[in-house]
Amino acid sequence: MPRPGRNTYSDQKPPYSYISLTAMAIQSSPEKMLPLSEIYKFIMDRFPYYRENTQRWQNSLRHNLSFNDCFIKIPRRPDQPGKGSFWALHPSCGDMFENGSFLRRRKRFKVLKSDHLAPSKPADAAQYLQQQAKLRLSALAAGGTHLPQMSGYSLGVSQPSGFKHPFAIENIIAREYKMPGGLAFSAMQPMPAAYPLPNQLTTVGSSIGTGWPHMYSPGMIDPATPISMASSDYSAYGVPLKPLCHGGQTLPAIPVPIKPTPAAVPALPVLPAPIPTILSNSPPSLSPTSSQTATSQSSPATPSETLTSPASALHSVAVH
DNA sequence: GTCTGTTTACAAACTT
DNA sequence: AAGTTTGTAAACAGAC
Repeated sequence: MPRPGRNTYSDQKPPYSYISLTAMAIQSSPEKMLPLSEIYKFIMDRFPYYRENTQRWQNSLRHNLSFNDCFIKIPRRPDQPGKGSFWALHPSCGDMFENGSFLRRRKRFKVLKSDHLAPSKPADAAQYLQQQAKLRLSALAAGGTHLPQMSGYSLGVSQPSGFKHPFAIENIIAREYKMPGGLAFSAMQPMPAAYPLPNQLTTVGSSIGTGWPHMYSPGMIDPATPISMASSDYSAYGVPLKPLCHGGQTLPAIPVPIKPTPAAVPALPVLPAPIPTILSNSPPSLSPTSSQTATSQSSPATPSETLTSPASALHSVAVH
């Protein structure tokens, strides 16, 4: 398949906000956290549009990272030398794009300060995230399975509870990969009207690349090359992987459940019923926003002040 | 010096 | 119309 180049859609500005793009990058990483430079790299690799004017958009992106509570900064460990910190998604920011628009969120993700249940130190959350990631990677290593960088991208990695970020890469890909011919559109979250749906533009065969006209996937997944993840039938949690993949249910996409089911979420998820990825996108009944209260934007709290632990995630809010 | 991160300010687009 | 979200620019400080 010819790759998109200049004079194609790929030079157009992608229909994603910087928040979306950043979230994609983070979600695509095995550890669900990336340094700033890797986020830059991800975006430039996938979206040719962002190979120009780097100073401008990178400044904007940094602004977003600092300004939005949905991104949390994770300090490097001593054995991870390098510049800057890692950036991760706040565990409960999954419903930011519940309206399906990747350009503009319906609600702004916000962390509540008045969380008496949660620890007060951001380092706790950072430690938790890293611990979870480490555990997951250890499990992968033990199983002799290499999780490719873009595994979540193409295989429909999901949360243990079945929830998937609406803007997660796996969902974006799933939209066109799972639904050739534009079937079951009603089950899909609406895309920005000005942009054609990828499955309206591409064939199934091209979907492994990305299918997105503005998105480029250099060496992402070679259609002729079996995905390394598929070489093992078992996920990090020891549950059969293939059946899960088939249904869009695979590994947890992030170290902690972003959207716990109404029932308590076990530490090691019980094998969920395979739910088609595109059908499991942020079901309203699971949205934590239903029990959340809104706060004023006029008094933004810095992530370092407010992020406490994944437990506090349940107390996060999306601000109108 | 460069990169990273924070903060402020403003305008445009969008939603309610 | 008012409020919110996003994008952009810019200044600044600290780390590498």
